[in-house]
Amino acid sequence: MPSQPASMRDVAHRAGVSLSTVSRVLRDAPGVAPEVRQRVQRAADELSYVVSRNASGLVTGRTGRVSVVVPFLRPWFFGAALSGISDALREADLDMLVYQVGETRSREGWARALPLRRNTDAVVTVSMDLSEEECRRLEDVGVPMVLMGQKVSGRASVYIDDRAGTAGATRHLLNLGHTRVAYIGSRSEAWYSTSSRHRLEGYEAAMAEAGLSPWPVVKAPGHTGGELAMGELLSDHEPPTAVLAEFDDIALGAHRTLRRAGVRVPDSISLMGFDNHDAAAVMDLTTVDQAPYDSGLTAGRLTVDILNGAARHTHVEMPTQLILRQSTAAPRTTRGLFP
Amino acid sequence: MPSQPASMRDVAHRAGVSLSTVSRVLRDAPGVAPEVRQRVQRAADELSYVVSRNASGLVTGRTGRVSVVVPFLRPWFFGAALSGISDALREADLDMLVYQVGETRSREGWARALPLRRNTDAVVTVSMDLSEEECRRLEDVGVPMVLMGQKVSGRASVYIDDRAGTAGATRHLLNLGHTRVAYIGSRSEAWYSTSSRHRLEGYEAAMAEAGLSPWPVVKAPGHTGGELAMGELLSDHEPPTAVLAEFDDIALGAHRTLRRAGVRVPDSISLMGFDNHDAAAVMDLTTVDQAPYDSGLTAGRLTVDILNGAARHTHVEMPTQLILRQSTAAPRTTRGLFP
DNA sequence: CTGTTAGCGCCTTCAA
DNA sequence: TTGAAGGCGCTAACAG
Repeated sequence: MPSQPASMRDVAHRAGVSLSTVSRVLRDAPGVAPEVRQRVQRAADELSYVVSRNASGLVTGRTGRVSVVVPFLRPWFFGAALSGISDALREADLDMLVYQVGETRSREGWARALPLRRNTDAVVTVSMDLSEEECRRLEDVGVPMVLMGQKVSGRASVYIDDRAGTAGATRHLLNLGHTRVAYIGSRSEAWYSTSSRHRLEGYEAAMAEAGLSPWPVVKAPGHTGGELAMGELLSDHEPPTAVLAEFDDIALGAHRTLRRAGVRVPDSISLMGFDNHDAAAVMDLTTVDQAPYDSGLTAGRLTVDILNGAARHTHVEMPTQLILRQSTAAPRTTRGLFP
Repeated sequence: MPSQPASMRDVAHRAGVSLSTVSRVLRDAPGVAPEVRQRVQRAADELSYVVSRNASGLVTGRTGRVSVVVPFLRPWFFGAALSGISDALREADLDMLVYQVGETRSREGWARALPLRRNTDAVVTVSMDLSEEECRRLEDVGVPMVLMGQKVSGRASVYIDDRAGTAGATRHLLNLGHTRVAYIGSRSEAWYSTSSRHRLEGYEAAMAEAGLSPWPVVKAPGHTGGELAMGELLSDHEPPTAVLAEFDDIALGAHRTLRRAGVRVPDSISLMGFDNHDAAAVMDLTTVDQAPYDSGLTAGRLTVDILNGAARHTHVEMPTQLILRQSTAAPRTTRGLFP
């Protein structure tokens, strides 16, 4: 193995052709004799030669790289989304740069701090819940932009209908015969606020449609919020018979409180989440699947299409799917939490 | 906003200086009058100018990018690991490229298929369980390499002591007074095989040390394996009083079977996992924490040090930590699964 | 079908 | 302390 990686010149030398011929072969450009093509290919292989995207990008203006911007990397959702995006980009031979902006987001001008300009062909944001202002600033970097997990008119977006999702979930509980259906939502400083709002609205709409008054409890996000909220609900003078959580993590926290309190699910209380988190299956939690991998795949492919000039400002609404498990059932007719 | 992003020439023009001066300022190189430095800085800001890593890398030979190679992106573990790596690289102003090799791994020469050579300054592999052969091939790309989740002599590695982890976990169960302690392990085709083996060995060693014979059950990975294995254990003529699972996902599957069978945890059977998965907290599962975020951070910083010539071939063993929760307790003295 | 030429945007000599 | 010239590895026009 050479200490200095082979360059195109080395390949040209070894194959006995000129630089441009090598370039043509490696780019699958037409106009090279099959026999020569083979010879060059072999020379490149023997030298383990790989084109420097740095250098080619300098000429073509394309970097062969797409930047994905996420608020956080740890939550389950982002792993699945990235996985889909990665697969889509790989199909088009594009590399994926990942930026976790997390806390830095509050700082003014975070979008500028990222070395995006001239260093990336496109930007995909995942659940960034961007404001118009932020959108504009990101757009200033001058590369196409695809928003996943957010719908913004005039900008390519891949998203789910949160309202329809929670409305469907609520109707599922209503159809089972529940009338006292509570909702546990979350309020965080900056993230997911739009999605949070929409989910609550979907629940409220479905309740209103059934002529019932909504019963929302809003706590901090995460399972701790769920635990607290469920504690509050259990101490009501007439607890709900069904509870819908804004997302699975909250539902799982609520489930923990129920377990500790000795309240049986679904016998005494039906519990439902949203997201289809990995753990939801193990916990037999009824939930709404939103297939983040598929959304990622779609967002990635949309990005590729846009780069190829085949699409623009497309909006794609991804379907959600009710996953029925053991945590929801018809309400018992008798009163009280304990059978 | 200009349709063509500003180049160094534009900045030079606006500041009324030459290209090299701008370059010096932007690289914090010495030898520029403070007053000029300010003027250039301002001009750059006004034009939202960002240095093209493509172009600078062409000259310096450094790309400002580190590639992270993972088998999969979806499992919880990788999100946490990437998060740590990302934070560490960000500190050093390095970008993070992520490659999910997944299925393509079986294909010969997957390492070569990645456009690493000349396109990245270093490679970090996460839980890739690389063979010597694969290590060598990766090394051929000629950039430094850091292995996370794997210990290989002569190569920079960040890892945990899986053997010590499960040995400690087993001793915890033993110390509670259990003597019939089973182990649920997994066998998959390609991944994590070393870690799997070590975890089993740690369990076996602790059992041997206590003069007890090991009781391993090996199934497919994931919660399904746990469900099946626990079913098998429950149908033994004398079921175990404690079960250790190779990882939390398996433990959660086992827990599901127990719940369905009406066997109480920890009253009738103590259950323990490994990893400290998000869901483990909600499920009150006693487990072993391996802090993948910290490992990622360490691996990332090690990479930076190596790039700065400050480290080489370092081995870092990350600590594991027993997390006591409600799923383990002393065995009941009475016989039988149901109290 | 193949080779030659002129840059892409930047950094690094070197000279002023 | 500053500027001018050359070239990093590659592609895109051209010419042969």
